[in-house]
Amino acid sequence: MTDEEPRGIRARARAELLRDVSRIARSHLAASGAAELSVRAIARELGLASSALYRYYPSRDALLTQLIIDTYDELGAAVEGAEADVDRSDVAGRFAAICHAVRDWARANPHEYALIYGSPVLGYAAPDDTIESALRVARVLIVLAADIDPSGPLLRSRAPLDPTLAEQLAGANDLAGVDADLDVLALGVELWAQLFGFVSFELFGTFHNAFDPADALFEHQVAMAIQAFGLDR
Amino acid sequence: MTDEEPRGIRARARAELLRDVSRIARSHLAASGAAELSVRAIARELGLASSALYRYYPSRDALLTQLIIDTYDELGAAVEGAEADVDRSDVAGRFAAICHAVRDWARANPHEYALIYGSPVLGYAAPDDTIESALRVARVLIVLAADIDPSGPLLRSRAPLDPTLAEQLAGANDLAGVDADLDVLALGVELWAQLFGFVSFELFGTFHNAFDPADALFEHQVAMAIQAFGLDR
DNA sequence: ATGGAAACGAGAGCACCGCTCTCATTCGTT
DNA sequence: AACGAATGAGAGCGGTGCTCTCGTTTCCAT
Repeated sequence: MTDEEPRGIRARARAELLRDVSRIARSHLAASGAAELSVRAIARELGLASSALYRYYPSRDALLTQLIIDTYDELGAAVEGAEADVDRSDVAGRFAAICHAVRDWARANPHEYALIYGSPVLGYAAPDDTIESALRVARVLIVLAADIDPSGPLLRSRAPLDPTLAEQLAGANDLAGVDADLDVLALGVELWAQLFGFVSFELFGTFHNAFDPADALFEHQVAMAIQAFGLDR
Repeated sequence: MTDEEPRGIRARARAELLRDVSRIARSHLAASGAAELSVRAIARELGLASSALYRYYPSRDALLTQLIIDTYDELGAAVEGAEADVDRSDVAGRFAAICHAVRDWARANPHEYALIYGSPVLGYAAPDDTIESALRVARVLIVLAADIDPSGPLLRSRAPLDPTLAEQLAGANDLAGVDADLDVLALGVELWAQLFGFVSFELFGTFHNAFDPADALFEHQVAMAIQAFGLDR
């Protein structure tokens, strides 16, 4: 399955160079943000002519796309790991762990966070290659939603779910191979948006001067979400 | 108060040119996004040398900052207008109007939305000049929070508010010159983040293929928020 | 009214960018 | 051994933000 040892010297060198480019690009990204990331600067640091890099990446956007995928995967791994460390029966704890993992990772990697959750830098519409990695966090949340008892004191809509929405939520279930209650799922999607809305506000400066240490507000928000799920008892 | 008629020919020309630059910049922004906005292109369209524009704006970032302020003001005006059209006693309707105004404006002006709520393109930390305009939407929400009855079936935290958070929320009250209940305010801030998290997810492609028409999900989210406020009866 | 100061626009130029093209070299395969 | 593919260097194109200089125009104060 794994092709750890490429056939020739050339293949090995190519793999190594791809890794080097990725590493340097990530360090530049972390240091200055996606807008400042320059193919020429990476080539300079590698001791190569800038044109040589175009043997490996067709364009700067393709390089950025690779970075986006790596970044989604890193956040996904962080969230999956944090959630897995919690006792399966502690559903509220698992949810809190996910929330804190997202926020902690984002605060530790602000430029990386901005790359994937800020305004799309590329043309528009994220390339399809990214969606699989982008779904990792969502998938963890959907699996968690399947473990929530829908008959509890859940904050649910009074009206029945809109059929279009129900269909879309069922698609989310399919995505994770579970069968979560659709009311739970709808609430979950909204709290998902809330989580990333909060982190974006905090990182992008919207909370500046108002909630400067936003820790207390975040704790409150997580507690309220757990309560909305009916998980607090 | 207003200096509609500047003293000399020069001042008038300057004011007009500033308006022209702003107009052209906005059209370029709407057409291609902030990253593609170029001082040289604006100068070209004005029939000026690019260096001439530096008599008016010290840098491209300063020009962008002006655009950001204008954009915050435009969104703020849209939200204020939509909210003002609703009967004062219909608090739920006012909240829904705010939510829809934000989403509708964002969908009509995606690049402008990305400019102010996407990753900060400039260095970091938004310039102080922008915060006043940025607060207009928040202020409408805070004023609305003051009209919500905290003794109703509000979704509130079981534990008393963290003192730091309470102080920050009191600061929000000061900002709008009202005295909203702090539990209402905390929930309001979180639903504020939820609103913009939703719109960002929708516009930036996170919902792609999952909630492609996100209308039903949005209606559901607004309904749930109204319910969390205890406004649904 | 007439200086001088300030504002202004044009143009050249610097250092950078993404990207393409050509050309020589090196490697892998037949 | 020979040929084709992969590779890297270098020059170059058109673009960017920004600076500096230089002549001109406007304004303001004497």
